[in-house]
Amino acid sequence: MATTTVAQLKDHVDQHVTLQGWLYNSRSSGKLIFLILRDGTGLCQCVIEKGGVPDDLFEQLGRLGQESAVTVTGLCRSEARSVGGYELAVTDARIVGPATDYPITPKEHGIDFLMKNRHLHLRSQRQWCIGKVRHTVIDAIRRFFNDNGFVLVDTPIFTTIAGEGEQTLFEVDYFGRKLHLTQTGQLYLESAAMAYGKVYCFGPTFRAEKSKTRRHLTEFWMVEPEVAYTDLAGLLELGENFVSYIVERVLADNRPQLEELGADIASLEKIRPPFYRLTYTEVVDILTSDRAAKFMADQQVQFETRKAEIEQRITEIEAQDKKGGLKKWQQEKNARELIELRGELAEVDVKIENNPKHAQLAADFRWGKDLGGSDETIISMMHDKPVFVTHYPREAKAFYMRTDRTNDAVVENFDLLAPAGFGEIIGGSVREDDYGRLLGRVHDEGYAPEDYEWYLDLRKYGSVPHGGFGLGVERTVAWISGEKHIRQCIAFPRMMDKVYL
RNA sequence: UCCCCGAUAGCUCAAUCGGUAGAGCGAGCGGCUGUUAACCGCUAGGUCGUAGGUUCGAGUCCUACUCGGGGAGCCA
Repeated sequence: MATTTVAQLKDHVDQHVTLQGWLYNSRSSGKLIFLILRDGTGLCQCVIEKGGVPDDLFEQLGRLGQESAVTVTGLCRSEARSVGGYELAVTDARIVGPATDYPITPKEHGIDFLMKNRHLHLRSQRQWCIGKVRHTVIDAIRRFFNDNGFVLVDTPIFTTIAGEGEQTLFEVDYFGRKLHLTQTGQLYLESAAMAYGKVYCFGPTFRAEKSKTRRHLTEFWMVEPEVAYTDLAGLLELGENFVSYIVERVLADNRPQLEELGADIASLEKIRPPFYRLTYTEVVDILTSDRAAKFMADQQVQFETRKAEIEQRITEIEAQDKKGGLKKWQQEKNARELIELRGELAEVDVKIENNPKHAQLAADFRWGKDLGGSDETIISMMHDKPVFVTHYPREAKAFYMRTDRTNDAVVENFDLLAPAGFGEIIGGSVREDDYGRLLGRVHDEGYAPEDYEWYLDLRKYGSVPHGGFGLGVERTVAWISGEKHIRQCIAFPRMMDKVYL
């Protein structure tokens, strides 16, 4: 008997096959049992008719607990009513590892409960889909660089120097010496770029920032390309081609998962070069403009309208329930809708509360400050494609960024803002290639030049214009899959004050 | 570090003005030959986060604490 996977069933129609998996859900109807089997490649409905298998097996399968490990043998047939389009008419089954009282039921659960059960939650459909998307994103990242002449260079995780800002690093005791966990491979990568021309590093990175938001993890995966002989325009082009390629690959490889996740496929299909290009100064003008004020006010009206709609619907349902005479399934449906509505109401309330604050922050924005998360969200919401923001004030940015030779006040850097409010997924810059200017910046920041001796060396021995950027994997996955929180986009997330497993 | 919200059954949530703690799911038992988070009937399941306070009476009001969620700053 051929053992196969759910994903390969399409090649085994009208054949007897064996599937090895776990019980995702089951329904029974007297003389008929439906088992939804999950095998890591997909879901398949397995039908057991009374008489089709020995009576004692029928009995056992009928009371099999959720997530029991089971192998099932039967005739594979095409079946439109079945999830995935195929089903198995079962002739035999073996219970490999029975399970009872599986904690994650096929109903709603709170995030805390799911995080405490992360080791099991990975089996759930939504997590599974996100994991598949993540896999493709990472594969596309490697493929893109490998196919475009980049050489992989693995940079150290224990590091001696800080890329940007020293207080946000995790300190580790390294045989009595203080080192940090890396927050970027960039400085190392610059030296490698002078050896290979085009390089990239890809690995976990660590930030000790005390950020408790849906966009932050303390440990996340970042890919960083670094290119010799390039300029800002070249980097922007690389960035938009790179991001477009990732999206294209996910659309090609994971359409069913995107659909299951409720991702905005239509807007993903629009992700093609060129992306929007705005300078920081233009962004400041937009933020402080009447247009932005109106945009925020319009948004607030939309939120208020939605709130009113939700409240009205809640009132309707409550009145219905009070009136009575409802069938049990109707009551249950109402209860479910109420829970959903109340959840959405809470979310809208937060938006309504935050909107004026964010509008105020934007309106009061003064040239020279770094853009805040809410400012980026506003800009990103005002555009239907990713937006590059370039030329930030020098004072607000890291010492290694190249000063714009036509305007001393700004540097040749860029952020890429994903659409629909997902915010920054790329940060990058052209690096300062002039020895004197770089040394000056090291002094300005109060850093010890001897700590940066090797980095300065790169400007002594054949310095060339060069630059690169970092792309956050979890943020990219969250944006593409339409998942609100990036903690769902890595198997075992590390957050500021919470490590579950 | 600061601001906002929350904690009630294993899970998700109700409980009107401060007046006897409820529903669905899950679990157990029974029924049903095409179910789609199946459906129908029955059963079990509670120290209302912790400690104080106000009150004839507190899940509900007040204070502190603990834990969780969201946001600001910072950032991928």
